[in-house]
Amino acid sequence: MRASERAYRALREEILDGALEPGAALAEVEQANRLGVSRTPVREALARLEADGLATAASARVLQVSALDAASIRSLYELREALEGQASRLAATRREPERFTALRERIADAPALLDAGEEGLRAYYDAVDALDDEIESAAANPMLGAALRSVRLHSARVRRLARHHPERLRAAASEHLLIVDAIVAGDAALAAHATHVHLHLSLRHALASIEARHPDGHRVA
Amino acid sequence: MRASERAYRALREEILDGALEPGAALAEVEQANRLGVSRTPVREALARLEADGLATAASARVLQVSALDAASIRSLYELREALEGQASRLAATRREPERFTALRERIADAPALLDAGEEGLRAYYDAVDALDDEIESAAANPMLGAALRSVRLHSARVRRLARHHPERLRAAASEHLLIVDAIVAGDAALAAHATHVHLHLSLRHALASIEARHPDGHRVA
DNA sequence: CCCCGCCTTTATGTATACACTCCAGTTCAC
DNA sequence: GTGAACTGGAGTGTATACATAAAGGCGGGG
Repeated sequence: MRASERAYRALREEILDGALEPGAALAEVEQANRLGVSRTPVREALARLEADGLATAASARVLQVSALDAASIRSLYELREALEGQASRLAATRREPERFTALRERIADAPALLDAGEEGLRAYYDAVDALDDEIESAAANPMLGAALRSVRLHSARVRRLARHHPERLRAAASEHLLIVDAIVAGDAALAAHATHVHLHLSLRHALASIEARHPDGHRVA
Repeated sequence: MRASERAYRALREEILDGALEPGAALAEVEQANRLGVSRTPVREALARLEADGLATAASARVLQVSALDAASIRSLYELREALEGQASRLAATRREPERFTALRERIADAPALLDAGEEGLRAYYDAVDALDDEIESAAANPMLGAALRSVRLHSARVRRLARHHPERLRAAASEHLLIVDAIVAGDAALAAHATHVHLHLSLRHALASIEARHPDGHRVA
């Protein structure tokens, strides 16, 4: 694999994991030494991270890991509502219910996975992610797909802040099931509204989580 | 200004103008010679264009100017509906009507500009673009703003294909006026729906334009 | 006559050297 | 003592050289 690709994935993973905390400096030479490549591929990786919104130029010459505070999470969810709502709506419009039959069962069985420890949790998220992928694919819109993938990076980052709440995840599974059923039924309006409902509840949970972790809402930046 | 920034803007302008036609190859050395810089800044510029969706990797080692056919225009408008609809909705929700008072008059007067030749046409589009900027700013959502700016690049590209139809532009001004009024009135649903209507009519016109120009719908790729 | 394989060529991917700018620390003048 | 200017350093921005791999052409064989 290309060195720039490896550097990009390594840095991205560390940002999503929180190993590189919000506000951490991303200097070319430092990262090049740490990753064992030259500045050139690191430079390319940093440019991609900035385009993704995972890194932000604090000044003309210093790049930082982007903040992840309540305000940016709200912004993210407003954007997700627009994009994922449209994706669900389009997926319903395409009338290809057979794409979702296997996936529906997988989502229906997902709550049981929450009693299967760490591995089950991973399987739960795999099922949810598979649904996202299928909706994106069914929407059959490359530009929307690109926007969704970008947004999913940030969602993954929020997910790792708010993870591990079985009660919420059980409810989320029901919400996802309703979305799938609306798509299968070809009910575009319901698909969009169910997505809205899911995101609303998910946002509420995410904000409560970070509030619990950082009582002062401005400390996470 | 940095050489990479100049290279990016020059190439972007040529793609939007159509000087670089869809499918044209974007080779690093060729563009570096043409623009009078080394490969390094050109490389960075090409990476940004690819991230923007204005360039597409045809194979592992050849980058081309992205296609601009009926299918990609439809995709663009589905994405625009999601993003601009949400932006209008949020702008209405924020309840800052005073931001739009001057702009409303400007849009109301825009149709008269269509009788003022080339310069008037530019002024017309400046007014429309100013409205887009103000809605984006009023929506107060950095992530949505970034997505909107990306989409606006592609919209500009389509605009130059379908330009110069005074009748359509007069109608578009009325549609924009309705959007502004809905935002000023704080009517989020109407703002979103008026945006939907505007995009629907705009898409119909764009598709008719390229159909007239390329009777075979697949020739523009 | 066609197809497979090798070779050449040409492009990209990476490393490195150099130039330049911005920031900080220090020193001097007021 | 404070402020401003100068100087040093660290980091980015660009150019270039080298490594590498994919694509196309040519030749030989079937």
